Amino acid sequence: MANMLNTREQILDNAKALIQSRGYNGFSFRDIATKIGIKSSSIHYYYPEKTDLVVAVATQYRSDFISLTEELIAKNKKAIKILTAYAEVFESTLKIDNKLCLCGMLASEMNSIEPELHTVIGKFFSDQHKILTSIISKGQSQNEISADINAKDFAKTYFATLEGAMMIARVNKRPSDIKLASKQMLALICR
Amino acid sequence: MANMLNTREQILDNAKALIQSRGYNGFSFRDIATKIGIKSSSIHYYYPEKTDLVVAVATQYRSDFISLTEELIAKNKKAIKILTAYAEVFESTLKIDNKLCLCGMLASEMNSIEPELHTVIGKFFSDQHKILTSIISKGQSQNEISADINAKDFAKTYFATLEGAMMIARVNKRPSDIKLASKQMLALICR
DNA sequence: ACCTGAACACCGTTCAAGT
DNA sequence: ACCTGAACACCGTTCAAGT
Repeated sequence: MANMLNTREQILDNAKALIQSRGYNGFSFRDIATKIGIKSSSIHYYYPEKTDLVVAVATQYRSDFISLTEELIAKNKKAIKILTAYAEVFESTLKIDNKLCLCGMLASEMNSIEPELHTVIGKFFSDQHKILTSIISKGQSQNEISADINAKDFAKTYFATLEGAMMIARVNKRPSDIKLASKQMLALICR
Repeated sequence: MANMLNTREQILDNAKALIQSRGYNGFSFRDIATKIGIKSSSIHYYYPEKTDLVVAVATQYRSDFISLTEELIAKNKKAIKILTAYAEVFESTLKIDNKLCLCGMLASEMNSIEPELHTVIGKFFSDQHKILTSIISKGQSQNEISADINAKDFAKTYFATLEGAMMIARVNKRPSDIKLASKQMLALICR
């Protein structure tokens, strides 16, 4: 049994993959339609406009990413371990699928997409910022991470580094540069 | 005298602005044509394909950025000052024009643009990596920056941070977050 | 409930035709 | 040397029409 997904799920899955690979303006309804064997006009039955489809994808991505971080936190005790595993998620995405972070991709295209989408992207960044801040704070209270740094500020910068490193590593065909960037950032704050 | 630019230069200027704002797949020949008062088919006389136009823009951007860094180095003595001014260039681009780094933008769209363009983008990143590495090395030899860090590695990470911070700061409408990211990175390596 | 084809204004690209 | 209009296959979107 190869495919238990209904049409709506197939549309979402293919859209997600295409956005992470090529971006909002880099894929067409035909790409998806051809892939799942319907006509491009049929997609409008599920999602009237392209924006609606991408909002649905980004919303799903947002909550999936929260679940993912919760798993990482549950699996690892030490903050540095969690953050390292977090960076490895980005690295795998690039290495295995040659894809970027969905919200990073959409953020780059901000000026050519609907405001409705900006909101979801902003919430994704805010989610991740909050989660990373709490991981780092915990690392500080456990004497793993230097008390000198500001957890909130560092979380923001660490995340920006991963997003930037991902984009550049793809051009340079060096997914492992993401790991290196993470290692270096973490080495600077270890005590 | 408002406009001394010839048609070719007007095409390049408008293309540059549009790419930094909306990306390769986010602008059309019509956008440019309308702006400068010609027909979109006329642009093909100067640049047969969209790729040719964008290669020309990116090549120009690459050399302009080298000149710009040379000026920063000439104007400032201390490495930290140079790096801070470097980050301010990114911040101004976002703050004043709401634009991203041209090559950062194109790097995000890598999977939907021609390999010919990948080359130029790769060279831009390589240029900047080399320049940043030498600035940091000089800072180390002048006892301004910790000798413990690897200049080459840190240069790569610092640049990735700026690119990522720029993209996220645009969504959050906080251009000054770029300065904060830079400050934080530099604070970590100061001695 | 779900899908389709035809129509529309918009894309990049080509090219014969104009000045 | 430089520009244009018309044509083409491709976009997103709408909608009347099918099952």
